[in-house]
Amino acid sequence: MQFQPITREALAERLRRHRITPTHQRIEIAYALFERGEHLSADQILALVNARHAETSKATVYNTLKLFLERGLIRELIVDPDRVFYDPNTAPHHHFYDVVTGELTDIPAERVRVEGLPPLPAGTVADGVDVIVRTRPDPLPR
Amino acid sequence: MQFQPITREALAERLRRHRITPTHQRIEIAYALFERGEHLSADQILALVNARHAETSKATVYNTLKLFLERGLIRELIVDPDRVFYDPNTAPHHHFYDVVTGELTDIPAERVRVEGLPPLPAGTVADGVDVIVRTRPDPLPR
DNA sequence: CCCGGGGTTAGACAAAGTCCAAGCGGTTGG
DNA sequence: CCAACCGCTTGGACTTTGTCTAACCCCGGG
Repeated sequence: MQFQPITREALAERLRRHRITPTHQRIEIAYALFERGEHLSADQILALVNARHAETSKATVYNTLKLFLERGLIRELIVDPDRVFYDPNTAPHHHFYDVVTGELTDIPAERVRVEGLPPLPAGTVADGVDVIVRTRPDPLPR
Repeated sequence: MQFQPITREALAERLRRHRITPTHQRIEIAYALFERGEHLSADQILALVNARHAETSKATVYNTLKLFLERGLIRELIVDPDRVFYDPNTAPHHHFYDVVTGELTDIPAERVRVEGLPPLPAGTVADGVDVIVRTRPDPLPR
């Protein structure tokens, strides 16, 4: 649902709106995430960013992702026991998670309703609701 | 909701029903999980089991948890980026997760309804639905 | 006896992520 | 022009969670 390619300039502006000074590396990292809109792990991002020629260190990738997270530019997905995925889509939505292949697919939140939840534990406030539908490849495909 | 203390004998029987030969270590690990019914990480289990005097190795704890998992005796909770929690409650239910303290609380599934989910991705079958309500401590208590 | 197999084990190892002290580069003020 | 500063980046050491491997122990048959 995204027609024109994302420019680095547009990304820089986006970072600024989130009170992040746009450096070269940060733009590359944002580019990796927003260009394709996929869920990526830190490792994958590191690989993508360094794929062409630009050099960015592991530390910077982790620092930057944490910063993006704090500033609400991306979301964190805890779904795989081995690594965290980062989600460039911050609109409320949920996920299918294939426990075998590890594949993640978005579920738009509009039509989804969660009902009958009990009151929150005392002394806590809500921070969000995640629905994860675990799936596995059909063992008897047609 | 659990009145008499769990005996090791009862646990041994339970393991057998799940096609697990009950060894000393396995019973101790099951005991740690089922006695208190809490969500525990592998590390915590290792510490609990070795707390008194019994010696059990890290490898055995991991082996055993994996075995319990395969045999459907416990469930795995992927909710904390740093470690996996194991849930002795295999009845369908959901969780509150305090993102600050890391505390996990059960939500019985009976009254919870999730509606409006789209069809599963092609070629996959459902494996379960997890609802995680993220909470944080109330910043302005009273 | 000897053998075989399931269970256990210590310790080496792997992978994700954190930490730290140093370096870099651009801005500001004298 | 220089110096001091400050935010950002960096390599590499380190930590933590979990896996792997090869040896070992114990027990039950033949």
